[in-house]
Amino acid sequence: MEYEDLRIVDTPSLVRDHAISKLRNAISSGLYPPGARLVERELCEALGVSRTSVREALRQLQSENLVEVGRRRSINVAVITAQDAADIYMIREMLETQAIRRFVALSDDAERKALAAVHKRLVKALSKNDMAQLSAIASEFYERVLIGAKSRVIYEVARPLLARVNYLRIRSMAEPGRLDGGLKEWDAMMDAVQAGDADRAAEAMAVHLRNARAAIVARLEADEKTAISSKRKAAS
Amino acid sequence: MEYEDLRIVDTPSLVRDHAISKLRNAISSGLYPPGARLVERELCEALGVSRTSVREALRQLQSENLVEVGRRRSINVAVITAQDAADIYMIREMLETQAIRRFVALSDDAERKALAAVHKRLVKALSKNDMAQLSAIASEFYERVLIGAKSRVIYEVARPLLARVNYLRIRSMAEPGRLDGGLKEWDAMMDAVQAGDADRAAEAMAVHLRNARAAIVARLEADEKTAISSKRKAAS
DNA sequence: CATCTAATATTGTCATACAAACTCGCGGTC
DNA sequence: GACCGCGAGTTTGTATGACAATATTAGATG
Repeated sequence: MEYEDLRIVDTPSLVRDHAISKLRNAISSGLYPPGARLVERELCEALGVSRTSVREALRQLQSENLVEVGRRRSINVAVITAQDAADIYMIREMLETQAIRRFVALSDDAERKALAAVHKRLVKALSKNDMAQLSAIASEFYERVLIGAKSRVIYEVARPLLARVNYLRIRSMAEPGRLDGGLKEWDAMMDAVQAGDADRAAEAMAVHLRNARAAIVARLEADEKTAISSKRKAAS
Repeated sequence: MEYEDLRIVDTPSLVRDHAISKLRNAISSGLYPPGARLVERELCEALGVSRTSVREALRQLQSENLVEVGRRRSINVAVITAQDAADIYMIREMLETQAIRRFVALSDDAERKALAAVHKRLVKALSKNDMAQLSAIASEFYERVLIGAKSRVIYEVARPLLARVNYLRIRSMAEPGRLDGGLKEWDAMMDAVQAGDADRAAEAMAVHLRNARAAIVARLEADEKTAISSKRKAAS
């Protein structure tokens, strides 16, 4: 019998990982907004790490589709179109309904309790109207569902999608009425999970993601429309 | 009006990309079998590139889940368990039935013709029993479907899954009877696509992937069983 | 033959260097 | 005054060398 579980750390302190999570946060929070150019030297300075590490971090973010390469090889924060968002949410619906089914079937007591705790924090934070905070907690909720589903593959596929919509969620939750709607949807999900009703949980997740999708897509389409008209104005 | 379409190349010649595709091939073909340790210096030598490039390539393969980090930070070719394969195929079924629906709805004439050509090559190669070749053509078939679906997101999510099962497919197609079954399934898919029947195409894709999944999972479970018993023998 | 130790290998990170491609502004030309 | 081209400065891609921290292996030793 081995004691791997008791190991305190398995050497997680990589400069690269630190850089990746810093950059991810910066993108999620909108510090580097969609389309912003990321210059390696500037990132080195901002993060206090070498170009080697920055470049490896960028490679990672690139394959997570959080950044994309421009025509002249510049690295830019990925721009998510309304079409992209619609597809992302469609796929999330497929994956996360499946995930929450498995969560209901496979999660242990600690995981269910942890999920309930996150839900509680979510409800609490809802009253404060702090979108960034709320979005972070929502992320944690989704992620816990994915983890409790106990499928490496589902986690690996779905997780990057969560990261990609983090930034969008902050603004979409500000859509009028979306907050209260979201609350009810989360309550329904949590309720079904605690009742051990996989069908109902999956349906609640599906409804939730469809509504979220509608809000985000609406928001993005509105943004794109104004962007086009302002571009027209600039061109005239 | 611009002529971007006429541009011959947009500077694709990156050493890194070359290294990535070389490594991907080496893994798909089984030259580096699952679990094999990849040592940076050896890869530098084998590929004739610097450690910088090898490391960036490895980062990329890592986030595609083609390689994974061992406990002591070694990089190993990812081992795909029967459970992993089952999940991958479940997700592929979700994504690729959707993709082929969109292909039917959105593809242009050239894309349909190209798909038919791949299908023809597939049929031709089937008689030769060259599994590696066959698997490569099958990959191309799936990829063309993904491309014709005209969804950046679907492509980005589904493509890495294809790469992950490449190696497995070569062996699973050698399962007795799988080849002929696969042929009929592909015929059905192609037929439905050319008839413009999205429902039938999606169903054919679903059937195909479910059968492929069964073959691969069966194969992996058998392998895992023998691996366990041989491990037992080694330990005794 | 088991075990501890010293030599070796491997990875993570940094600093530099340099070529190629690109940007931008300057000055010259018509 | 408009336009063109040239050159300085940027930025990225790649290579090289260095070094600390670990991990692994081989050897020495009991």
